[in-house]
Amino acid sequence: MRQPPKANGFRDTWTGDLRGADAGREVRVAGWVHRRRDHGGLIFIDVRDRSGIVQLVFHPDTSGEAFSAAERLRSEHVISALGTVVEREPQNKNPNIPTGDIELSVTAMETLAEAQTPPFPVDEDVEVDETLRLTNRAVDLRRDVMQRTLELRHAIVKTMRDALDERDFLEIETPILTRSTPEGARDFLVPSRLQPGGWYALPQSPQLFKQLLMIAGYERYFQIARCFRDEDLRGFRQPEFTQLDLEMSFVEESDVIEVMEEVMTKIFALVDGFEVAPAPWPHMTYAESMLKYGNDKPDTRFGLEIHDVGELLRGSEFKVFEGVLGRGGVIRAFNAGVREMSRSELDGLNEVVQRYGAKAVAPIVAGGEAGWQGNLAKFFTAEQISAINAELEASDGDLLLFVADTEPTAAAAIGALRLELGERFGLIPEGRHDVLWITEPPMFEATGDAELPWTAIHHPFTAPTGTDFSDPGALGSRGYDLVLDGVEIGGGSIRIHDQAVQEQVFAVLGMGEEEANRRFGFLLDALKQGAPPHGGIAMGIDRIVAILAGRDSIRDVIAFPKTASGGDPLTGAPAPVDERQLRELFVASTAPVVAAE
RNA sequence: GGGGGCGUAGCUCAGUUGGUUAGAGCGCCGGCCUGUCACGCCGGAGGUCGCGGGUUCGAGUCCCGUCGCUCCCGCCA
Repeated sequence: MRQPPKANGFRDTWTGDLRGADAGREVRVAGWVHRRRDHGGLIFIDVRDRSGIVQLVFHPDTSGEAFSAAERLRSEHVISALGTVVEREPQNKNPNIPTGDIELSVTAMETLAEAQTPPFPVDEDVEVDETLRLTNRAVDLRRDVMQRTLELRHAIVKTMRDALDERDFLEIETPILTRSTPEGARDFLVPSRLQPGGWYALPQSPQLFKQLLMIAGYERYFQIARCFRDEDLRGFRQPEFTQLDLEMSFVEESDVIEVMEEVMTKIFALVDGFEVAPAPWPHMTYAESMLKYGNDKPDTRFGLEIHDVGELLRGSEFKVFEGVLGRGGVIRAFNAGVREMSRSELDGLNEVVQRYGAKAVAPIVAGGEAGWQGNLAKFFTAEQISAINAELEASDGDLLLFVADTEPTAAAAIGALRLELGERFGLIPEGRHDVLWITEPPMFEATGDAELPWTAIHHPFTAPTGTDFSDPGALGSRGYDLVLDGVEIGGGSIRIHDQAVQEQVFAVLGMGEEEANRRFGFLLDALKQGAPPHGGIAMGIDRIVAILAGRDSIRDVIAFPKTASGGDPLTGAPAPVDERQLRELFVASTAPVVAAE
């Protein structure tokens, strides 16, 4: 429960906390004029602060002075009002607001600030253009939905801090100005004035620093860490974002997972009606997720699991499938159930898979004499048809969707197709939330590039599951991701604490000893100085808040976010700087701007 | 870097096959109103149709370019 504000000349109570029990009290409130209802001889003003709304009544008989001042009030003016809390007549009570049993009969009122007509209503009713909201963020953030969202964000972060404090974690800050380690995402760069020609980078994560803290013996570290990545934006991706970053020593996967389940369970409990299965949460291997869901963040709230059906169909007369299989590709399929879809709607599904580079979807309706309806059936043997129907558990009338392509393309395309069907036919049950761990991702992924054939799936500090580096593609890693409702909300791993293994990993990534030392020498050196086994995780706070608040974009859970093009309409950033500022930075640099390409 | 969508009054939107003076609701301004709570009634103001160019007798509408926003692919260790 909120404490009342310290009484002063402006107010002695929040507007939203007054109740029937307060009737008879003389109180002072302050806030913004939410709405004005001027009846000529009687004026109602809804005044709003962060706590909510209360109705003020101005009678000419109670105070002529306050009444005439109220006549001049407009939306969003800032006022302080003194009055008596009065219980409303039964027929005048408003059950729609918490303060609806009472009203404040005003005896004195002061206008603290006038306000221009707001650029958009401070209401929930209309969806306002986002650029307009961002350029007028002070007004936008007054809206109830934004205030409730940022309150939730605060509660989530506080819950994280409290829960980890109870578990003996230390909150330790790491640098924002650090060294560029061009591996993974593009860095934001900051030129140094004191060392012309030198550059800082903003951290993509505190990864290396937290590992040093483990080597230093802090055992359990966490941080609410701002991270920066200079990549293209999405609804769930911002150039700067906030993570709960933590690391633990002398632990295995299950230790980190258990701590995170405890913290996240407390966070889910903050939202009424947000129910997930009790921990421990299910684990699914990366391989299973890629096969059944086509990505590494499966939305398990609905079925339509994908099956690999290439072997069942090998040797058919269908040239498209045979061609793909002949080139080493795969055929993936799922049973979409009975769906009323027109020919053009089915054709429209092609667009979904084509975004991922697949050619087309082959739709087949089960049933009929041949086992499949339509003209594709004639290309397949009766055995093949019945094998597929058995594999996909097809009943008459079920729509079976097939995608054939190279393995990664087919997986991604049919995974997207599955999500499209799930959304289009409303297959996700209302109020259902699924959380699970994705485990055992591969250590490396082939790039197809001859110079640098391998890239790290997670990051190069993740511990491999084996010691045989002869076939990097076969190595697993000790990573784990937490997935909520088809969104990756966190990821971590057990780290390499053996310097020799770390060097082997760098070698696979094409980094020679010299380069590895130049870039990560400080880590390799520290690993020689007594590194405990350690591991950790980073949780995406913006995403967690967005899902718990039911928002589609993390821009709605960040007070001052950037647009999709990385700009801030509020401040106009990024913006040009003075010539003088640039000269100071580049005074000793031979080329302030090096021509690219 | 590539693809899709959007841009008309302060806000949310409509605007037919290219055709008179570009409309609605809300908001705003003025008037009336003593129990409203999305108050009500009456009246009024308010538009470079994102910007630039083109086609046409005529462009909000068609074409080209451009800017902004947004979603998706790539990218995001």
